[in-house]
Amino acid sequence: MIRTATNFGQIDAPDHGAGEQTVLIGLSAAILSVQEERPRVLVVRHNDEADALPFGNFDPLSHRTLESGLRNWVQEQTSVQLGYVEQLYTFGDRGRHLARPGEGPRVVSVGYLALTRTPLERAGVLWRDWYMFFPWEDWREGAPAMIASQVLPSLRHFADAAPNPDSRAIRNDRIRLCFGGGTSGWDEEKVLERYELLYEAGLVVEAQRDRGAVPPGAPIGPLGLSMSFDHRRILATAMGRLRGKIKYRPVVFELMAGEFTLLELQRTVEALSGVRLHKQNFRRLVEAQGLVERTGRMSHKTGGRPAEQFRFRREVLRERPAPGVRYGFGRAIRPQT
Amino acid sequence: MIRTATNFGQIDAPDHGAGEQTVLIGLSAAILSVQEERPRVLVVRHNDEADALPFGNFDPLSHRTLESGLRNWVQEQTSVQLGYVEQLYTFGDRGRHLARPGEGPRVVSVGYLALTRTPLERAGVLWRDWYMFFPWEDWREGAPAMIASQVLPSLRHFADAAPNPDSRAIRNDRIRLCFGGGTSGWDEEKVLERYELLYEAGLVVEAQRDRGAVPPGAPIGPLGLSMSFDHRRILATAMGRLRGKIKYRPVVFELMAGEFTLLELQRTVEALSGVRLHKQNFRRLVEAQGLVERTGRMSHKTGGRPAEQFRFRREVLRERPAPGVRYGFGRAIRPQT
DNA sequence: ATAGGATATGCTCAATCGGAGCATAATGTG
DNA sequence: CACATTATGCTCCGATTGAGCATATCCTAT
Repeated sequence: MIRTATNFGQIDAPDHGAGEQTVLIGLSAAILSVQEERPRVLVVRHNDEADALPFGNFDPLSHRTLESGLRNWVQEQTSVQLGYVEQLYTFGDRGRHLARPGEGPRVVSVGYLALTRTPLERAGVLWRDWYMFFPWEDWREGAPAMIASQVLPSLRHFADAAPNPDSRAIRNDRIRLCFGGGTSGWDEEKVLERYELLYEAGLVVEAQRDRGAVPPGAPIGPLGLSMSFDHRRILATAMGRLRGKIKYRPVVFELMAGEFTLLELQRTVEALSGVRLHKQNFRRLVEAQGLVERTGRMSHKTGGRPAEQFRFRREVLRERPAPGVRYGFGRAIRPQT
Repeated sequence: MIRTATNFGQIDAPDHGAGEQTVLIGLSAAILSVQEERPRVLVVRHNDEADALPFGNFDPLSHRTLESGLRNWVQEQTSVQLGYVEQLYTFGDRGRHLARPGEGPRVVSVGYLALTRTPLERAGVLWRDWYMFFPWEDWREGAPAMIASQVLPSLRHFADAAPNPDSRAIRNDRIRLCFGGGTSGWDEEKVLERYELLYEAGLVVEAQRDRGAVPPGAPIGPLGLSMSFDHRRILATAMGRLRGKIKYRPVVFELMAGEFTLLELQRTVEALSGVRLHKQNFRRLVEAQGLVERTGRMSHKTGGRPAEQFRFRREVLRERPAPGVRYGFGRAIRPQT
C-alpha cells in the first residue's frame, strides 16, 4: 500500500481528512510606511465598502511559495514592490473573514507585514494613518482621552455583564493587563490583545458584523474606523509585531530614506511605537550600537542648529546577533524632555 | 452586483483566484516536554518511514478554528490533551511537504508548538530527545564536537561552491551568523536559521529527498535524524520560538510538575535552551521576578543539602506585563560554576 | 561520631546599562 | 544682537548583571 500525504499520520483516526468542502487560502498584507511622523497603512478602497488590505487568494498552480503569491497580488493591486516582508499569523476562525454577514466560503487567512518607503498613490489605493483604525494606540501626546472616556467605561460594562464572578474577575484582569492601571503600565506591543478584547466585548463594528447584527456599509464605529474581513485584526497583529521587532532587528531603516537625522529616526520609531522617547538617550543608544554612521552632510531643515545626517550601517547585520533600536526596556512611558 | 469574498479586492487583476487545484491545509504539532533534563518531542512512528509529528488535515466542516482542528487530531492520534498551544508558522513552499519525492497534492502546512507534562507512552507514538534531530543545538557540555568536525567543513565547502564571489561572501556571512565564530557568539534562538542553512546547503537528508535524489526509508543523515514532510523544519521553528519565549513568558512552568526545586527549574531551562546557566544568578533572577513562591516542603532527592520546593506564582501573570525566565541577556554562554 | 562529599543558599563586588537632566553649541529671526 | 530653537556632549545615579566566595545542611563511608 502506498500511503499518500492525505492519510499518512492518521494512525487510527476516522477518515475525515479534508476535501469535502473547499478552503480558500487568503493572503493579505499590512503594508506599512511612515510619512511626516505618521505611520501609514496601504488600503484598497471600494465604493462604499470598508477599507481592506491588499489581498488575494493563494493559487497553488502559479505560486511557488505563499510569499511569492502575496508579492504577486500586491504588485498587481498596488504596483508596490515590496522590500521587507514577514509572515504574521494564519487565521482560520469560522465567520471572521466576512465582507458582510454570513457570506462566502471558508477562508483561511494568512496575514503578512511589509515595509516600504515608497509613498505611492494610485487610484483605488490609499495610505491611511493607522491610528485611524486604532485611536487608543497613539500615546505620543499622553494617554488618549478616548480611553478614559469611551474604552474603559464600555469595557467595565462588559466585565459587569459577565455570567459569573470568576469570569468577571478574568475579564477585569484582561482589561487591566491590556489598558494598564494599577501596577501595570502601558505595553505598546499588546496591540492584538487589546483589539481582541474589544472584539470579544462587542465594541468593535466587526464583532457585530460577524454576528450578522449590522448591515454592510457602516464601517465607522465609535472605536475607530473598521475594515473588511478580518483585516483590522491582521493590522493589529502587524503593528504589535513591528513594535516588538524594532527593538531587536534594524527594521526601522526599511522605512527611512538613505540619509536621515537622528531626530527623524527617533520620530519614526515614536510614530511606530506610539510612545515618546528621551532624545539624548535615544541618540546614545543608537550610536553606541553601531546602527548608524555619520555622512558628514548636515540638514538645515531643523529650525535650530543644523543636524548631522546619518545612514544605516549595514555591517551591523554581520557584527551583532540581534541589532535593533532598543529604545529602553518596556517599562513605563516617559514624557519627552 | 454582489461581490463575493473571492473576487472582492481584485481591483483590476486577472482572475486567477483559486479553486483550480485543491490545496490541503495540514496541521502539525511539535509537542514538547522535558524529562530527566532531556527535552523531548512527540513523534508518530510508522513502519520504516521517518518520524513524523502528529498531524492531520484541516476540515472546514468540523473544525471551527485551526487550533481546535489541531487539538482534535492530536487527541485522536496520541490521546494527549494539549495545554499550552501556540501557532508557529505557515509553510507553503512547493515541494517541501513530501513524504517521498514528487508525491502528493499541494499542502499548506500550519505548524504549532504545544507544551505538556504528560509523559504518555502509546503504540505508534514515541518521545524522542529533540537533540537527535538537531545534534548541533546542544551546547550544555560545551560546543558539540560535530560542529567543528562535520558541520563547518561541509558548510565551507558549500560556500566555496558558490557561483560568484558575492554569493560566496553572503554564504560565509550566514555561516558565521548561524554558527558563530569571529565576533559573534552562539545564539541559541537561531535554530530555524541554522536548519535552513543546512537544508539549502543540501547537507540534510530532506533536501535531497525533496529534489528526488534519495529513496524513502533512509532517514538517518550524518546531520541528525530526519523527519517526514517538512516536520523537521517545524520542529526547528518550535525550538527557536520556545527558546525565545521562555525569556519573556512563564512558559517553562507548563513543563514543570506542580512543585519543583530551583535546580530542577534551571535544568529544564538549560535543556530547552541548550546552554548552561549560572546557578546563583538564576536563582536570584527567578526569585526577584516573583515567578515562584516557596511551599515550605523540602526535596531530599538532591544528594546534598535538601532543596526547598517551589511552585509557580500564577499571580505574576496579573502583576507584570512580560514575566519570563530572563536567564541573562543573550550574550555569550558561560560555563557552570 | 565524625570527616568528607555534595548540593543549597546567601551575599558581595565590580562592570554595565538605562533613565533623567544639565550644559553647551550652532543655527535663524525680530 | 538677544532670543528662540534644535543638536549634541556629558554627568550622575540607581538598577541590573556577571562572577565567585562563603556558609548551611544534608548523606555516606569509616
